[in-house]
Amino acid sequence: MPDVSIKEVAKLASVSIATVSRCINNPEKVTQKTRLKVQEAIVATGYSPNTLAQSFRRGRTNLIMVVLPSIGDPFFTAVMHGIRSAAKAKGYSVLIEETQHDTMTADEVNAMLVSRQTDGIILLATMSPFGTEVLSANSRRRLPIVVGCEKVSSELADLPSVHIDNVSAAREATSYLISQGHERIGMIYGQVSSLLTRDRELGYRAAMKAAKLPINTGWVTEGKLSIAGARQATRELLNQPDRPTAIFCANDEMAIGCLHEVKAAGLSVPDDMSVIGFDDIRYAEVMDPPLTTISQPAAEIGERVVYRLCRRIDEGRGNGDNESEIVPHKLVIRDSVGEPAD
Amino acid sequence: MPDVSIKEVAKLASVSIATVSRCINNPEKVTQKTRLKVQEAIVATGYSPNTLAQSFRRGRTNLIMVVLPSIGDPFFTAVMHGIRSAAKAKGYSVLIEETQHDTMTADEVNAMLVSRQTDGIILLATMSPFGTEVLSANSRRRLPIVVGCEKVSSELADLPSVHIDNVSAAREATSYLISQGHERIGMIYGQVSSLLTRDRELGYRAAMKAAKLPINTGWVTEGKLSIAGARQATRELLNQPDRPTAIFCANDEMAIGCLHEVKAAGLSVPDDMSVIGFDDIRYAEVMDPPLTTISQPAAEIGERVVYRLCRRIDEGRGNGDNESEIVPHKLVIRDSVGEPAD
DNA sequence: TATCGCAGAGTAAACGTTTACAATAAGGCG
DNA sequence: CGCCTTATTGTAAACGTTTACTCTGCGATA
Repeated sequence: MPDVSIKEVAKLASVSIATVSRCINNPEKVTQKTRLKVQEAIVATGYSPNTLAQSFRRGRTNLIMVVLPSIGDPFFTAVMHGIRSAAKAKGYSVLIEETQHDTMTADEVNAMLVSRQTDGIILLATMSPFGTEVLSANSRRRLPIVVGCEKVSSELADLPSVHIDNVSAAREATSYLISQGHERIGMIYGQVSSLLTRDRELGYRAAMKAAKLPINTGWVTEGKLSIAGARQATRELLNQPDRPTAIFCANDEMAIGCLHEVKAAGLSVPDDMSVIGFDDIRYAEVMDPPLTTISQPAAEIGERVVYRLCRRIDEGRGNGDNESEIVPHKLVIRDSVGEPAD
Repeated sequence: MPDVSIKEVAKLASVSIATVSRCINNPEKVTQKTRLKVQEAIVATGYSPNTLAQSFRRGRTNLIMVVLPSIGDPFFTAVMHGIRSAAKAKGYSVLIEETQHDTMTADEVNAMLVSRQTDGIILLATMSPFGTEVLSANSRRRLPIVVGCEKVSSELADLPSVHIDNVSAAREATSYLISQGHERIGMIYGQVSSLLTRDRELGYRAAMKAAKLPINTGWVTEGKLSIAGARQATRELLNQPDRPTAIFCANDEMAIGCLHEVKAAGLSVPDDMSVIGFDDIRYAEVMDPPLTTISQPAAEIGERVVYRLCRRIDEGRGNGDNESEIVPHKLVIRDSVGEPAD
């Protein structure tokens, strides 16, 4: 019996469909006797509610969409685990959309958004320019949105967000290099457009400035958040006349590429070149040498973001609660940073 | 104007709602004149169809579910890219469910399945025991299912699938080790329950047998498809009295852990120990040493799986087309395999 | 015993589409 | 000019739920 609806159940139990519905959704509003009768009929018919009809009627899909640059980055995978488990606990499924790989344009996200296919949206590290487009399109019909992993820019600041203090963390990473004696420090950032990347670059520059260290042109290059991009960037860095003795990579994915390229150039890490990453993805500790990096509570970020979003959904996108929530980061010292050879 | 429905458009354009609907779905059935009028009304009102209502009415969600062990494994990420792009081309969104991390039990998948939340299911390397549970539950209401990355076992053989020849590929990897002079070869497999793992183990054993090489007890251990599991397994392998000179890992994720642990034990790769992986994930080539491995056309598998699934969905799960489709693999020789030290 | 209150069950409308069918308009042909 | 065919539009039902409202009947209270 492929398609059994509430009607068959009602007939079999000789009650009205309303009663069947109540048995399922508000069991306390129904006599024990009828409830049992209906239960029986349900198993007898093999009935299960048509979720499409439910969604339609209730006006919610129990689906949340998360938009992120790339699910391939183990850091985001880790965030996703937090998101998933929290979402599951709250009864939601999650739809993942990637911006990096052209899977979806802002227009398409907006289309989904406006056609009510999802109950809310999580934007992970996609605030610029993608996220802002989504936001402005969403200004009319205000679907709940929460931002994760980065701070939302001030003009659109009416969005809740959960993230570490990227500026401080980057400053800390850079300061650590300085404390080890490095003075010529390069950086590989992610993408010009990415807020997150900009914050990390800000922190790096702040630390250098505080230590009164110069930053040569050519020491700061774009790694495109990918291994390939970072390898290219590293090659350029290594070719600088007065090349750095240490490199700060804006994430571990790029640090892995950087590490490889430095070693491929015949240099030893950390003896000839120190490398520090960001995120503490699961590969960091099995690199050779194990990567010193900044660790983020990825799963926790994911969970918190979901809770924030659910709150918004439940209260019909209420008033306040637009603050950004800072979670703690941590410098994890392994073996990829040493003292400069000088 | 938050919630504008087809009715408002109809009123504004002074036509019936049926006409509006036709303008959207069957424009050719409508006069150019009215079509324009309606178009205008649509933009004027800012109307966009309520997808929930559409799904409900049409009985399809345009959502496909893919179930896989772990999205964190870069190999599956790569398959997912293929799936995504093909799905997008076909107008589907994809819902990802992971089995590994307890995100979802077979029962829950079945619940979604039976409640028609998705139009079809892709099972990636999850045929046992998870997948088989799903299958048997699905035997009544037969939702389209396609299997990817592994061969479906014979009893349930009425499922289309797309995969490489895992047995042959594993045989090839092992033979390559043998051709380099190795005789004592260990293996780290994934999980006892995984079909895919079993096939790769079969290939390994076949190659050893063909070369008349013995396999000591303790040379074949479980790496749980994770870095941590593989590290543990590697330690055990290294502690064997007559330990192997080469290790075949059933996937790259485990090979990375293995590599690390071998080096941590003070051994050189490939001088003291050769390591070969499987999948050719993007980290393989930046390992130290770069990993020799079997490459799979991950994205292509993903695409083909989607096309197969769409065919099934469109033809209302027609008769034939249950064959398994074999895509080619390739041995990628890098630097993690050498001749034994002996 | 009559009345009131209330719990439990039923009736029917509503959600926003799509679509079979009916109706109308238009156009061609005799 | 009238009739028949066809192209276009309108009408209304249907999809499977949920839920506001109505109704029934029972027990308690006066």
